[in-house]
Amino acid sequence: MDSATQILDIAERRMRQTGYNAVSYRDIANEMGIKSASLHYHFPKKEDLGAALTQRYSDNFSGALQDISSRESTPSARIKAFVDIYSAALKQQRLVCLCAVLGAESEGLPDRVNVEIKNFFDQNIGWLTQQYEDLGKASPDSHAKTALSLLSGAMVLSASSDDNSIFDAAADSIVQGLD
Amino acid sequence: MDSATQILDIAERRMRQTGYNAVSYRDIANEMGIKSASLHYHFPKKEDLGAALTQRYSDNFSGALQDISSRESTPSARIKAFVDIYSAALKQQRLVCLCAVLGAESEGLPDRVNVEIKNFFDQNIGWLTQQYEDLGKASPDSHAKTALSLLSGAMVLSASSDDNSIFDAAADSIVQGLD
DNA sequence: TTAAATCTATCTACTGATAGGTAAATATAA
DNA sequence: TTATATTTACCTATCAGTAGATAGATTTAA
Repeated sequence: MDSATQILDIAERRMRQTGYNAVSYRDIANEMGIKSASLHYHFPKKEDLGAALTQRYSDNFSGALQDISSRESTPSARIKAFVDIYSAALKQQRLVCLCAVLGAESEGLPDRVNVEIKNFFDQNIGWLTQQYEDLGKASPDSHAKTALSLLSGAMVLSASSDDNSIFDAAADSIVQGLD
Repeated sequence: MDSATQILDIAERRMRQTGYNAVSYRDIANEMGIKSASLHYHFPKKEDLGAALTQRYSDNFSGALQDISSRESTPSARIKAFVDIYSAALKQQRLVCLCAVLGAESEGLPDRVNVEIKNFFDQNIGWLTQQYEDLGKASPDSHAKTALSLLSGAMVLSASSDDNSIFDAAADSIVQGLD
């Protein structure tokens, strides 16, 4: 596999568990079996790694949203599929949304990383707003902001408390709200 | 003021902005105008500081919940007052809930800190559950978990996006749900 | 005078980062 | 095709800076 991709994969998993500052070039390099200096060939500064990572994450998510839109024909089915992305990450990989984790420490992150985090939230709120609008909800924007906040927060609480019932309650609340 | 208290105050503010790992003894000591070595007199290890901080935060919050319970007589008024605590922190101090921030990086934190974070969430879910039960809601526990997740997530998204409308949408959704 | 609090000085470990080198793959031009 | 040039992807070695932490001296306050 491409080294840059492998670096991003390892960095993503680790940052989704421990945040930005707890992940070091050495940790990543050790897991890859190479030297930390070699990482600087691919990502000269940690800021470059962080920006590439959040951008890739956002792009992948954007692709997933497009897939949902083409696969599911109703707004409720689409929102359910959206919830399922979060659910699968938490339950199958025990991973929290990258931007939810990094957003929590955003005042200590490089600006370029924060820009990508904000883009991620904007993109998802925009997509969800469209679904709630198609659903005929009043103030679809508020529904979208609430749904994304709820999923993000529930992931963090569930993961840190090691209690899936918190996430399940949140997911159910979103799905119930579609009636 | 008591030095230990001042250390905790500074550590709390900084950690609520940047997370656990981004805050150093030197940062805190510099802000106090003393040497970092002196901090170790009060909190020998960073783990001790982290545990004391999360415990104090949880205790303070517990006191605030008791205040609300004695001040407000109806469950709706109490839940509104609960939301107001979060709202005030975000809008008046631009600070996110300590445990929401630390919870996001929990896999990289000392166990003793994680225990306090979990206690905080449990305590708040317990209190909220009682309010939703008094309100006559079905599955009050799910309502409580959803409300706490929503407030925690909305704080993070609002703060990192520098957009209070995200938090406002979440807060409104909780208050609307009381009817 | 004693206890509490802070100091100086230092330590080890680790951080991101850089310089300079190397072997192998790839591209380019005679 | 062959010789040259360039690029890729790593390496070793090292750097300055910072992390948390400690020992022991000194100041401060009850």
